[in-house]
Amino acid sequence: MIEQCPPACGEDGLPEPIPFSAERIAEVAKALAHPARIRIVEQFAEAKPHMTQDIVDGCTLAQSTVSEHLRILRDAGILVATRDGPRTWHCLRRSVLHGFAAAVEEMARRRALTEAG
Amino acid sequence: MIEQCPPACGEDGLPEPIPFSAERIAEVAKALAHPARIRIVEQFAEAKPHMTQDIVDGCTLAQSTVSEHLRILRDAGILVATRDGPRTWHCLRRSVLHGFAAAVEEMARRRALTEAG
DNA sequence: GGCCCCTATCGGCCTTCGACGATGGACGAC
DNA sequence: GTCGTCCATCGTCGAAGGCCGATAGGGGCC
Repeated sequence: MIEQCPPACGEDGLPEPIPFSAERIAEVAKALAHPARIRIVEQFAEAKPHMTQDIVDGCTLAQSTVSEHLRILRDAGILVATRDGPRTWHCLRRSVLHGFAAAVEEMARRRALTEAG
Repeated sequence: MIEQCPPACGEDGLPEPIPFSAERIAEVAKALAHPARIRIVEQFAEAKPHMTQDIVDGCTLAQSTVSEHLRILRDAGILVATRDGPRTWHCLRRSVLHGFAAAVEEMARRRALTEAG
């Protein structure tokens, strides 16, 4: 059981979040478009550190499949991976989910504004 | 050019929004996982009524393709269609996008809480 | 060096997606 | 009834997604 904390799990020093164009919204949505990936993201609700094996243990899928899901989340910028010797720490970029939620919210709200005005 | 308003475009009388399980989040995300569908949803920012032809005109895609995108959005509960003679009015279910955004927001926030506590 | 652990990637298989043109059905206009 | 309009559905095709077992490579440990 690993008890130590993952190194450098903040969002400092990461590239700026990508602005939410239609393409970008679709890209993040696509990464979230699978129940297994939602559950993986939900695993980050627990405060413990997250290495690949922890996440594999939390799924009923093969290690290679989980690794693929993690790659998809990483490519979308939702997760960030940090190598630490033989291990890989995975960190959730809350700001990306936050921005995505805000972009969806705006799509929902814009109509209300035009209806009100 | 059609100027009249679509009939019954509110959300009254529709079935209750589906609770946001992992499967449901993934389902809505999947429906949003294409730039063309994001642009279609964004078209609902304009206050004018939305029949299929209006939406087709706003895209560079074939009518059959747009119809398919509309079906996907409808199946996910994001749009509701109302037949009015030969026309079909499409209405955005803001509450679904709202609930989806809130579910994503919660996934992002939960971690912050456990980090703080 | 030799071994083992952790994880990413490859290859293969099947399913699903996304695009289009074509078809067909519902309905209004005449 | 006949035409034209609007729109959903079908058939087809190539591309992409999702799953797995097998493989490979990076890095500790002895």
